[in-house]
Amino acid sequence: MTSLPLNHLLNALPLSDYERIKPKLESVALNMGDVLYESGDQMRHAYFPTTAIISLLYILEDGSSVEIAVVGNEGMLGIALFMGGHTTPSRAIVRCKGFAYRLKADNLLTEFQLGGQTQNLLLRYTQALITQMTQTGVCNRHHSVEQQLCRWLLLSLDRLPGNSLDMTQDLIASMLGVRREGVTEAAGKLQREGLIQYSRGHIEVLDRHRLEQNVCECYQVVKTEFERLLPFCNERTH
Amino acid sequence: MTSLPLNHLLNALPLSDYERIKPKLESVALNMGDVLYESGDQMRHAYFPTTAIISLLYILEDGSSVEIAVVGNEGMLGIALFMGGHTTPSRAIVRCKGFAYRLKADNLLTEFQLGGQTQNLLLRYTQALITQMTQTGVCNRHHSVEQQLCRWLLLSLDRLPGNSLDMTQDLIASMLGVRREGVTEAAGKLQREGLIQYSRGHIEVLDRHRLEQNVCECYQVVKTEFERLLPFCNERTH
DNA sequence: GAAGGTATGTTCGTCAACGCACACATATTT
DNA sequence: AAATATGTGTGCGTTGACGAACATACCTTC
Repeated sequence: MTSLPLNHLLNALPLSDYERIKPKLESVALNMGDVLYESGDQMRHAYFPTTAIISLLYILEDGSSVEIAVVGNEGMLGIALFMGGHTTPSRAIVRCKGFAYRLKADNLLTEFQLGGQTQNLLLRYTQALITQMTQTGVCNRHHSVEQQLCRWLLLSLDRLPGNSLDMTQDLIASMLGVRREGVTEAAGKLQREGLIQYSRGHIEVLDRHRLEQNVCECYQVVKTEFERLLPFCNERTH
Repeated sequence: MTSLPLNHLLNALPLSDYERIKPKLESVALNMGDVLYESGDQMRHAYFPTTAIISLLYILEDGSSVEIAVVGNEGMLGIALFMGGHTTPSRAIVRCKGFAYRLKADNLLTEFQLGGQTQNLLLRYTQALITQMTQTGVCNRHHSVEQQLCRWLLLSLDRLPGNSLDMTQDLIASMLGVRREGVTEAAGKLQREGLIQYSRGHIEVLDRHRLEQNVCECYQVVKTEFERLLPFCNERTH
């Protein structure tokens, strides 16, 4: 039983559906900073990350940005395809390089419109994503930069194989929608307390357990909701 | 061509689908403060407001709250029914008394699973709602209480027949997730400038145009997305 | 018209996050 | 080795929102 390289959603598809989709999946390498969708763009593919992590960002008129959701091997990119909008007012950008499977828009749509378990799975994932989005919004209003950083780190870690990730404080700041100095301060505190180790764009999480004690409720709410809605997505079925 | 009393989503259904659903719709009077769903509750009905307005609130562990979306005659309550989760981690509460049609959960589900235009419509509405939710989150982080109040007033006005609404500053504060004093201050400023008139829980919007000039981009993003995804929802079809 | 409840207005000290400026450290290039 | 670029740490003064306390206005009820 291999653990990570596959995508949990693909994994959870009924075998018959998966076999039908499989030949249409195309493996693609995604590099840091690649833009998969621009705000308002017609989407041509859906992406199912395996090792890559993608951020959904909203870009404000003044140029600043906020991350509204993270997508890794637990999910997919391009829900607007089957939701009917074909686009969303957000940008999808690769924040951790790696691989993903992609599927042409009409292939995804065809599969979705068959109804059945696959449709059901995609919709349940969408609901989980909604929870992540709203909870991020709640967190924005009510929690400190430090708590948000903890949430961000944990959400990232859950979608990565190891205990480290590559990301400058500046980039994290632009995702949390806060100042770079704010992240420096918060990260410095976590570092002094021995939870993480930071060095020029490389973060090592030393004590995940204490990170979880530091985080606000938002992390757990999202995680619980993912587990409730997608309970089979941690098991390897094929 | 009557204008408001109906629900825009029901209105936009294909006639044949509407005729089938019609006998199953039950008109209900909703009063200020009624809780339609509690966080985590299994939903028994979907609601299609006509004159009522419902807030989706997330309640934090410390008891404070934030509005994550508004639902009026442009939409429906209970998307989790067809999304597959049957519940969400939020509370639905009536914030403006009025009427709504409601439909038993399994009736909605049956209709949804027929696929076709009705399913399509419900999904497009869901995507519009997602945009509202994420944009509210963005607004939380980046915009002032005054701007958020403007957004809130305009979103409410769009869902009401006249130019006034009944709501104390205290309640508005709990929805925006800010202090009551913050709302007093912002509302006071808008009042001095002649945009609104406030008196003990009754707000009269005097100059909607200038309110729109005062609001942040978030309002327009949501509105545009609703119009894009649900273009027929302002026309009376049956 | 007195009493009590409720909605709004105002003040004041505190604080987290902001914007800006700059120091310092580590890579990379020349 | 020097020069440059990039990432991180620090120290300001400023500000918008906070929490708490209190004042005022209005409405209801007796």
